[in-house]
Amino acid sequence: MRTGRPYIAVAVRDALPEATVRRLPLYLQCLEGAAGGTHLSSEEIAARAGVNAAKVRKDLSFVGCSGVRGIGYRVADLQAQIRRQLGLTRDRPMVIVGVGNLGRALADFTGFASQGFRIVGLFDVDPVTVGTRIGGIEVEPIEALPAAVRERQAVIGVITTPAAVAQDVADVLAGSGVEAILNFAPVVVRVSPEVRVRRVDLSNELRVLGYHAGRGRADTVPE
Amino acid sequence: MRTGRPYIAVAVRDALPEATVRRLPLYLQCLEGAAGGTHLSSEEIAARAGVNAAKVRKDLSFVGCSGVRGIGYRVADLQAQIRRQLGLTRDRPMVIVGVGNLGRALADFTGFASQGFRIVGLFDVDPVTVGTRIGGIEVEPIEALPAAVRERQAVIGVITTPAAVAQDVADVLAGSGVEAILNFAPVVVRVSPEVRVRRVDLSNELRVLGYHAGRGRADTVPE
DNA sequence: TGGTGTGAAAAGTTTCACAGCT
DNA sequence: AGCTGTGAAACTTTTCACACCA
Repeated sequence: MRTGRPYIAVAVRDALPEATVRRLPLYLQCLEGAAGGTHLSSEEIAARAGVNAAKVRKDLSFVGCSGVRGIGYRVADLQAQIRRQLGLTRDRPMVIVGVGNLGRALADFTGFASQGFRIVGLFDVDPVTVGTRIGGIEVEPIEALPAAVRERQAVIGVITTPAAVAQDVADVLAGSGVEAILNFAPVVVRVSPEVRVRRVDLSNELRVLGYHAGRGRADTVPE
Repeated sequence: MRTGRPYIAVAVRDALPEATVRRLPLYLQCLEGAAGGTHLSSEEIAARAGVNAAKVRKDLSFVGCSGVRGIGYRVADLQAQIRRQLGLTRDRPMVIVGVGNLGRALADFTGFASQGFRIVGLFDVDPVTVGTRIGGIEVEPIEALPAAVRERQAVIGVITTPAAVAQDVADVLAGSGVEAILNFAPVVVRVSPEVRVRRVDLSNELRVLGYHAGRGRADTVPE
């Protein structure tokens, strides 16, 4: 429970702790990959997810858990519950801006559709790319973006452009009414605060890893 | 300083807090993108990075800071200091396994070389892909992986394969002596504990974002 | 004056340990 | 007998506030 505060009675509908939200998709993945029985213990889920069992139990207690003492959690119920909490049962029209390799990787990824993330538009500036089809969707010119977001009611915009144009794209997305932006460009974009922005920087991940790897061997490097 | 403990005199060589390590690459990016003066205040850095200024100061104090009261931090010193702390001054041979769209996106990204991450091998199972060149590097068959890791002394392995084979690839990488693995496959891989593993799941990021978007935006906006 | 460096407080997260249900 | 659900403790991270210095 949140420390310091005296316990909040109606916790289930309350916002989930951020750390829990970040782990829920992971659990979902582990449950999907789990063949076999109808039930799994927190211990088993923890092993698959690579985390501590107490953490799993606490996280699941937040989502309005369906665990049975002595038995474990019913997989089907748990999946449904997590999906509902994450809002994966809703339809979320989404556009991807920037059809380079990364944009393609995302567009090709078919797992989204089943999670409610429906790609309703792919956009690029490159005339050669425009008109081609990726995963059955035709790439449109960037000029078509604002109208498309509005008409197709896109709620999520994904930026996979070079850093130089990411802010402009973010402005257009925000101005056209998306609720959230997933930004893969290596730059911080600023938009009005009612639009959620999440930044994922692949090269930063590598740098963080490099730091840890560094302290495994060859530690003493001249300053 | 780390709470609870009574202050450690020779702090600089000690490990940095994990949260700080995750932000350092971000600061570095913001500094690189910063034209203009030779000095920046914590307030200015914070604004660019989208975080709180006190956090910036504390983070920078961990890396052995070079701030001048009343003036700010000398950009050049700061960059050098962060680079050194993150180990970006070292050469880190790296292999990428799985040359799909995501693998290509990473291989094409030229920013790595300047940070010490030198791609020394690209590997794939697909005979059509093998032999092609990406960013000047020829794709090799997966069978060549173990010998290549050993001979070229790769310390980092990047997995951009489908989930089904990620564990096998991780086993080969770990067995061939890499220090760290960056795993983009949507599955948790288990290797011996001396090998660092970092998982990045693009679709999970989207799901987390979806949760926030769903609740019509809340109060906690990133400063 | 303006901005760092940092104790101390607050908030958030993880882990432990065990009562209690099935 | 086994496993959940959860208080409470330990730890980490963030934020505040202000002494102190160029």
